[in-house]
Amino acid sequence: MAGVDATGVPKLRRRRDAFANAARQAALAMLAERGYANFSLADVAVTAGIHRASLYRRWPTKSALVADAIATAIPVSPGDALSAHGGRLEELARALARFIESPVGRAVVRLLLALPDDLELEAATRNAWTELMGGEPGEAGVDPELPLAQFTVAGAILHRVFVERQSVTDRYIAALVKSVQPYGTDTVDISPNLAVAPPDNQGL
Amino acid sequence: MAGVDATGVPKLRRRRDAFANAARQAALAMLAERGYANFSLADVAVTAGIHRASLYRRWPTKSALVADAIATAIPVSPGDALSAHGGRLEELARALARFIESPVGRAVVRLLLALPDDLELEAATRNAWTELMGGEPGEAGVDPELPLAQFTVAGAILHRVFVERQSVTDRYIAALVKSVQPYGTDTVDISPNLAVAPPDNQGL
DNA sequence: CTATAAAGCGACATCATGTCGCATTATAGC
DNA sequence: GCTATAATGCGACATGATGTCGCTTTATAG
Repeated sequence: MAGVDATGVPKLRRRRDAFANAARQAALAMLAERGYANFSLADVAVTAGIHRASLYRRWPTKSALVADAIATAIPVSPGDALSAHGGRLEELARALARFIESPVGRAVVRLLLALPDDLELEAATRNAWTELMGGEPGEAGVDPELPLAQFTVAGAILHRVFVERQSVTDRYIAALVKSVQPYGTDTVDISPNLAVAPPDNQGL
Repeated sequence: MAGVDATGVPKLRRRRDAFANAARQAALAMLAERGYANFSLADVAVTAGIHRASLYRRWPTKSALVADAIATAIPVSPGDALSAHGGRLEELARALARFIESPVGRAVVRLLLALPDDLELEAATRNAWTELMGGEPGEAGVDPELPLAQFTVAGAILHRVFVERQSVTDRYIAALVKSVQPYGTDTVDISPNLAVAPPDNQGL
């Protein structure tokens, strides 16, 4: 049958996918390296070997492309996500430290920081982060049942890297985990009574 | 003596100060409300009743104006800074929660998030944050001797507000503090052996 | 071999950053 | 008061980013 290649995937779709993936990959790499504010769609177009207007034909805004790129890249493999830790904070901390050194991890984290500045990034960014932290990806916001300690450790590590600008050493992780939860893995339930979704996030 | 008003301050300087303060105040308010990326110097000029070119005459870039505005606004009063807590984490957490609700606090925190995207903001932002957290303001980076627990609490609260987008309730603070340091106020010393200043921050 | 979907191409409008030269006003010194 | 000067107002300009449009070219479908 014509129009279908060896793998059974229609050629037209393969062409579209190659185009889109080139753009997503370029956007993700630049996001990781420079941060959301410091690259332009013109840069992405050049790197991906794509005309700039064609980018806009596929994604209406820069935010949309980046959000799509993150969403596509995130469910890497269920096992290598951060949720693979067995409730042990130290493993989560180590996985997180490794993750934010990886290309995709850098991108996610840069996006996380740019989040409050660009409302169009909300859904994709928080879904990705929540999924990585072990929550359900489909929800509107962050799962309020996620243990306090996980987010505390994540917040501390992010502060360490981006505000203090110190590296996440083994010593740091050990002390952090010891400081956060000396009792074991049981956590204090916090916020099941609080609404989660941001006020106006309907039509995106 | 001519050119000096009742307070002994030269009129010329008073004029200059009024001009600069109007700009700083407008910039700070917009930073707090919209975030660093979402306001323009044209906006600041209009709000402050100042011509845009005059802004550039005083500050070379947007970053410079914002950095100056933060630096000017931060040492509010030595006592009302966050360092006023007596080593008790819960007081720090409460003070921080209040602070990030205040106009200046919102501005500082927005800047903190924009920090990795704009290198020119580095010095001013981190000095302000360090000072607020109880360190020495004059240093190049964050004081490595600052207790781990303080930054952990700060990171957790920031994550709570900007990533989880949940409010910092009394219940949350109580659980957080309990989770972070059930033993008391003694902390684990972490990173006196690590260099602090970012690699290339010379000529700013 | 032709119809069509997708992408290339270049022009355009709009807005933000940053610069420049000149006019105007407020202060300083006499 | 009068004049030199510093500070600001004012409008034009250059550059680069976002986002849009209409037309052309190429690749796939049938």
